[in-house]
Amino acid sequence: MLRNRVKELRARYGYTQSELGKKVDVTRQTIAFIEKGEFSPSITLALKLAQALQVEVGDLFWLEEE
Amino acid sequence: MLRNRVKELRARYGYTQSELGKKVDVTRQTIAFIEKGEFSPSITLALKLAQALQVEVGDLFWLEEE
DNA sequence: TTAAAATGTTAGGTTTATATTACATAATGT
DNA sequence: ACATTATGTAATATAAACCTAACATTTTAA
Repeated sequence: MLRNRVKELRARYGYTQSELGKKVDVTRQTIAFIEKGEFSPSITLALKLAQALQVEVGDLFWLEEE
Repeated sequence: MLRNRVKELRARYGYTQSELGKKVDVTRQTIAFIEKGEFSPSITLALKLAQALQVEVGDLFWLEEE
């Protein structure tokens, strides 16, 4: 199962979903879906998010058992 | 632009495209497409590939200018 | 306390990842 | 040389990512 820390890190930077979406070229709905864990974004988007949130991709998204 | 080292690392381990595909649950064609850089896989698949090739996901896929 | 901004969520549409099947060529082993 | 295995590549199909638009609710700020 795919897990992520997008919501937590976005909050840490005080970004809104719209702001973060703008930084990585997706809509705020896409950010919302990712935060809810509703789908697995492309590695391209994951890399952009990691860059925007200043963390390694592997620390932003990871696979868990179950 | 998205770049990756899948082909290089797969060769290092002596895996065929089919073998690697089996390890990460995709077909050999999907591996071939990724090696050719024809599309951006999901972060889930990217994480599985990184695990199979024993490298950090950020060292397997990265964004370059242009 | 009211307006604005942010978030939750849903529906329908487009694009892209991935599967399946297939055939051709290249490489490997006997 | 022949058979097998690996790779390149293409067509069509399906599933999933992502978009646009919309409306409701929650949070923030004046």
